[in-house]
Amino acid sequence: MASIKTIAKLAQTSVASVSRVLNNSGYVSADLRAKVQAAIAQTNYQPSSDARVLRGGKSNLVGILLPSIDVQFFGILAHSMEQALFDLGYQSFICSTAESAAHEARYVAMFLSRRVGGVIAASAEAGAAHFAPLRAHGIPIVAVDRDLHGYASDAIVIDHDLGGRMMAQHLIDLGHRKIAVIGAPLHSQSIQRRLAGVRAALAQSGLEPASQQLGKTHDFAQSYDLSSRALASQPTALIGLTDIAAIGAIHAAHDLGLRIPQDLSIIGFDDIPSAAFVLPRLTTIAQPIRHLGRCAAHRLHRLIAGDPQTLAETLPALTLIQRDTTAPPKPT
Amino acid sequence: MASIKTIAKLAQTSVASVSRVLNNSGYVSADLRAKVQAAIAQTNYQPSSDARVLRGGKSNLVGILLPSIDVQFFGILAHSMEQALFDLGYQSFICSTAESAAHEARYVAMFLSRRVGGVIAASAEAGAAHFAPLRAHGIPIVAVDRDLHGYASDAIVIDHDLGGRMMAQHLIDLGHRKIAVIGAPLHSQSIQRRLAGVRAALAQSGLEPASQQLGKTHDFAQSYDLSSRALASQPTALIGLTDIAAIGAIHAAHDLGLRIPQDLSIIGFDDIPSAAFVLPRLTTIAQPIRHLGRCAAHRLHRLIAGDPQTLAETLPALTLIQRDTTAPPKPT
DNA sequence: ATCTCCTATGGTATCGATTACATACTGCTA
DNA sequence: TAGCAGTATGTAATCGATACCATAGGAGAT
Repeated sequence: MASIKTIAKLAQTSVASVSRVLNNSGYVSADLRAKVQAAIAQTNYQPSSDARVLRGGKSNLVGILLPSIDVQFFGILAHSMEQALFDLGYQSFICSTAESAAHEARYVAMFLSRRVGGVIAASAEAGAAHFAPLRAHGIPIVAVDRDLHGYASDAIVIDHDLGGRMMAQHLIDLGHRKIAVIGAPLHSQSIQRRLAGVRAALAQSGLEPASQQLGKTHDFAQSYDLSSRALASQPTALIGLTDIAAIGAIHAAHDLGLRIPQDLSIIGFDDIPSAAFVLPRLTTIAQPIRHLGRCAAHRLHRLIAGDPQTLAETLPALTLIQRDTTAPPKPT
Repeated sequence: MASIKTIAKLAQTSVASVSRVLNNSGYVSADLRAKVQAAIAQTNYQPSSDARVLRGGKSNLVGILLPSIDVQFFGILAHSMEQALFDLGYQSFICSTAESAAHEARYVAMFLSRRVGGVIAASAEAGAAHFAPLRAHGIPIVAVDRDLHGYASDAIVIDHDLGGRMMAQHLIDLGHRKIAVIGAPLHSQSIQRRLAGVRAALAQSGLEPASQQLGKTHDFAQSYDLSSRALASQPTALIGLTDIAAIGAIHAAHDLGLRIPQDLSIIGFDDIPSAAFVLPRLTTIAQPIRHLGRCAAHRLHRLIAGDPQTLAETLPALTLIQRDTTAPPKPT
């Protein structure tokens, strides 16, 4: 691999001059500059960022930690963060922890050894203790979708409680009284908050969930099972704490011969693309995923730049996307 | 940030001894080792990989280039590659080119400057010329989902032609004669191959597509439009060259009052999760996405290790996933 | 003619880690 | 007791790039 010395030799000059050309610093004659550039072009030379970082330059590297990018929600989140960070001049290290604490720890060690300038941790569920070393080194951490209890310099979290309230309220407004709730994963902070919101709104109208089924793993099969169980209580409406949960419910209801929304209303949360793919199209609360990602990226950028006044960018609001799975209950 | 010198000072020894402890090389007394380890633990020290790489160690870094990870297909692909690579001891740089040649070029330059050990390029559509510098430096490149015309050391590509044949054949076997085809993006190599396969199988039965609609952008809205146009020819079956295309078709057909599969059969390709989410559940040809990713990772690992005999791991076969959107045509 | 300033270029210390080499002490054998 | 092997530790060169400092020629001012 060509190094700055190779170029210096080729252009018959010193490494110092090559460096000057590279960084447009100091004095370089047009003549020399041309020769150096020719040598660079000829060898496809690219200065080693390892050497640069070592020398004391900024690494403009940031670590992105999330459970897995094969899930739409996180795929979209990661993508929006990566793009925003790229535009800000950073390079992102996207890492899937696969919900494993061991992976998470290994990745944090890697971030340290790669001297990242900052970290965005999305919805890390395994104890936040792994982040202590980062914190100790003064590396800024932005938490997304879930707070990190003091380890994060900042947290970009939507109001899950409000989200829960909105779901319940929509159904209540339509006239529903027998409302079931399902969701997963139950150990997730966001899910718990959303659930709390749902129950609060229900309570405000003097209601309780007709059935409440929470599962450990967040996937279609599990959601289907939870729904089947919830539907035994014969609710007129069902709240899926995530879109996946709601989609599972649609299938379960369908297989039970229920018509949606005539016999059963269903509402979800997130507004992932699949929500618009199912038939009937899912009514849901849209979470501004991409905006969330951009927000986190910019926040981290500020923190890295050392800008202290964390002037909170306003998070865009949650919005109800009314599609085809909710309607007033049948008159009895 | 603590460096090896910091540790040496803390443990009252020399950097050489610290390095010996770090790498378990040479002689170190139990006593010294303990002191050094204490110092390391106390400071949360992590050796700088920049310095290590600079000194001549392996970077065990690989670049992963793909169009975007917010699309399920690529999200899953990226995830499986990252996990496999992680297990093999590599760290992955996942980069979304957003289909932009400029981005792609910038990322390739970055790979060079970060001294990656290898690159996996998934379905890069913009001219392969950007890869020349990598090639020139002897950095192995594995292409996934699309060949790279001589730039890649190896290509992991499924038999799209066969896939196309399988879709068409399934419908022909059911008795369909009026078959329409839709898909996007038309400039994609894989799509072209699949289409060729479809037409070949059709031709073998003396048929031609009842309608063929290809679009530029691959999304739901466009697929819906293409389908509406294709359905004007009143086919009894429709082939979506991707699942997204097929899902768009389901909606278009539904909005036209057609029942699926009674009035219209629909088949897709890929078997992304959403395919099982739609109602009716989509019949499709499953592409072994995760296996593809693992395959690419292992192949790259071999190439990096310098193993010349590219003993082709057999790619798992495509399989027809028969669900609820295909059936024999109505007797006329 | 001498001094100063600007331009142009090269030499070299430095960053953090590894490693070859040098040094030094212990204990054992011949 | 000289000598050698084995153990333990330190010194310094090196990787690639940057930046400070030194050197030196030429232009303009006094």
